[in-house]
Amino acid sequence: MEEIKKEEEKSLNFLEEIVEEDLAAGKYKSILTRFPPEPNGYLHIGHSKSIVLNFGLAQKYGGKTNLRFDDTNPVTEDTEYVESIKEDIRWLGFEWANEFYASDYFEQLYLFAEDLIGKGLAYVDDSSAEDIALMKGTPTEAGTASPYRNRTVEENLQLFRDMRAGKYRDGERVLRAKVDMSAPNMQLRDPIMYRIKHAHHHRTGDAWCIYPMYDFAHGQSDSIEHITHSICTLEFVSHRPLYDWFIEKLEIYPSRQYEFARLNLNYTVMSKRKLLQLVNKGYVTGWDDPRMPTISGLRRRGYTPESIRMFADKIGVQKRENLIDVSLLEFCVREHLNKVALRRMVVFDPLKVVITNYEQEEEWLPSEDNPEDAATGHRKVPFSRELYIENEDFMEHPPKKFFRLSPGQMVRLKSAYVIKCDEVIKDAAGKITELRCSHLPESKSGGAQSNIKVQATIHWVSIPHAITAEVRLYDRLFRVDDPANEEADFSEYINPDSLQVLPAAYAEPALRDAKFNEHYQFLRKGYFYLDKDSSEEKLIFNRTTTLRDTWEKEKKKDRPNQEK
RNA sequence: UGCCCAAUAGUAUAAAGGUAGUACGUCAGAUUCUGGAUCUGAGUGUCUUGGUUCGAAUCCAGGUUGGGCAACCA
Repeated sequence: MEEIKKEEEKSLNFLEEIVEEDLAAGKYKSILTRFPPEPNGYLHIGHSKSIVLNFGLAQKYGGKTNLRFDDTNPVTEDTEYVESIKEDIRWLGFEWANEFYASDYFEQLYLFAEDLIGKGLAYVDDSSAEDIALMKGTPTEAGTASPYRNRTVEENLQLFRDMRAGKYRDGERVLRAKVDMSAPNMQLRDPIMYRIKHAHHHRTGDAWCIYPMYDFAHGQSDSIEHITHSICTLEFVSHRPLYDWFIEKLEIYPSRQYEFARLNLNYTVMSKRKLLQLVNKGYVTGWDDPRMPTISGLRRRGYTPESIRMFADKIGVQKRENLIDVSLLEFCVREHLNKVALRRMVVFDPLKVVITNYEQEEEWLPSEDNPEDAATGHRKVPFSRELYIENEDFMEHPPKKFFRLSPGQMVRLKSAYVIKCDEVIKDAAGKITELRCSHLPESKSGGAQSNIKVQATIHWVSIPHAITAEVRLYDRLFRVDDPANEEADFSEYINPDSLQVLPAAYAEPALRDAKFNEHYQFLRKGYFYLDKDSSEEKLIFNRTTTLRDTWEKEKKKDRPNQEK
């Protein structure tokens, strides 16, 4: 028993291992992580990996997580983003211990800087940005010292205070750390700590005209909060020696940085810059366009927090570059929605069926809301003499493996009767306009003799009772696997058919009461979610994802044969 | 002739010197009042060359490949 249990235990990822070792060694009483977004854009599915990691790690080991906005660059940041970020994190199901801002620490950071100046470890540089870049050297050549590198402590202090006092224009001077201009790691070649920006900050307003750089804000903020494990993405690996250098020289709480590989998903892009371009250039309708990989886009499309957390859990955490198949994300959302979505019938592309031997006016037949969940009940679906079925559910000349309706053949109408196709009506052009069918009264669902064997069950809608709804079908936003790594600009690879709008699908009347807290499965069609563009007069549904469709695959296999 | 990180099925992710496993995807079958779900089965993998060892995905060395680093961005 003990052994079996062990085998079932999920193995730890490398960060969990580090945390367990630290805890076992008594290095910390409890852990404190942080999620540090810059409020300059909306959160995307990649961030959810980091959110689940940071909050999940703390949850698992009885620690806490701070939310800290990394707002050190006033020109790109905005409170609009702060609000959306908070909403998205909460929606994903996490709550932070503290809400902090790097800008809360501006005064402390400033004092840290003066401390380093006093220790002779920072200096004010009057060089232009170009000159600084030039003197930085290249990866293979050492940098050269700035002519201002050896100013006295007093002079540096005065100059830095003058910078703060607003005596200089943007770009006129910077404060630099005095590390090592010939370090093989370029991050260590006297990195800039402060720059002058006479810009309005979303929180501190005009109180400051100098702002710390990431490297002189992030690690210090971690330290101030006593973050134990500061988890970031791989591109910061080369910053870690600097992260540690500042902490060591400042003699402050030693937070430690660990890096993992960011999430990449195929058939989409993940950088904020590229997502912003999609929005600004009108390729999508906004940050919450259901085709966007943003949290808000996925939410609008009908993804659930559970499905995204499951996804984050399944992809794991490692240090190698990855490109994850969207089919895994789709699997996760189907897995969850299958258990919670209410079943409804909607016909997208109607074909009229008349039940010639049906004499009643109407019947309201019970149909299960969710066969996966016994706790859910049934709703009543109206049946009448004239129905719509899906055009593709009928073929006049069916191939061998076609199980649905064709002349002389029978199918079951879900939760209703078995019908037989007796006659195909066509217009002058030869187009099929209507099917004449007869029903088997004794085959009524739930009846004593209802277990007649037919090859297929299809969905349908009663014409006199049907309501209409707009349906928006989404496909991948890009035609290629990895648009960011193609030769041409990523916008060249946008899928022109990523959105297909059906202005008027025919739905059973129960959908009139569709709500935002419910997810729906349109039988045999996919999972759908009410869109925010809906109004009293007009229902609009987004397709979250299709159902798995083995018939679609079968058709593709047959296609070459049919061409012969 | 720089520094750093990484490399296991198609995609991810385990195996901490001792039988290469899991998930998604793919394929086949069973079942089904959703061609869904469910169930069963199949196939595919340790970047390379040496070394250490009774034994290497794992340790060592060289190579190869991919990624990051030269923003007053984060």
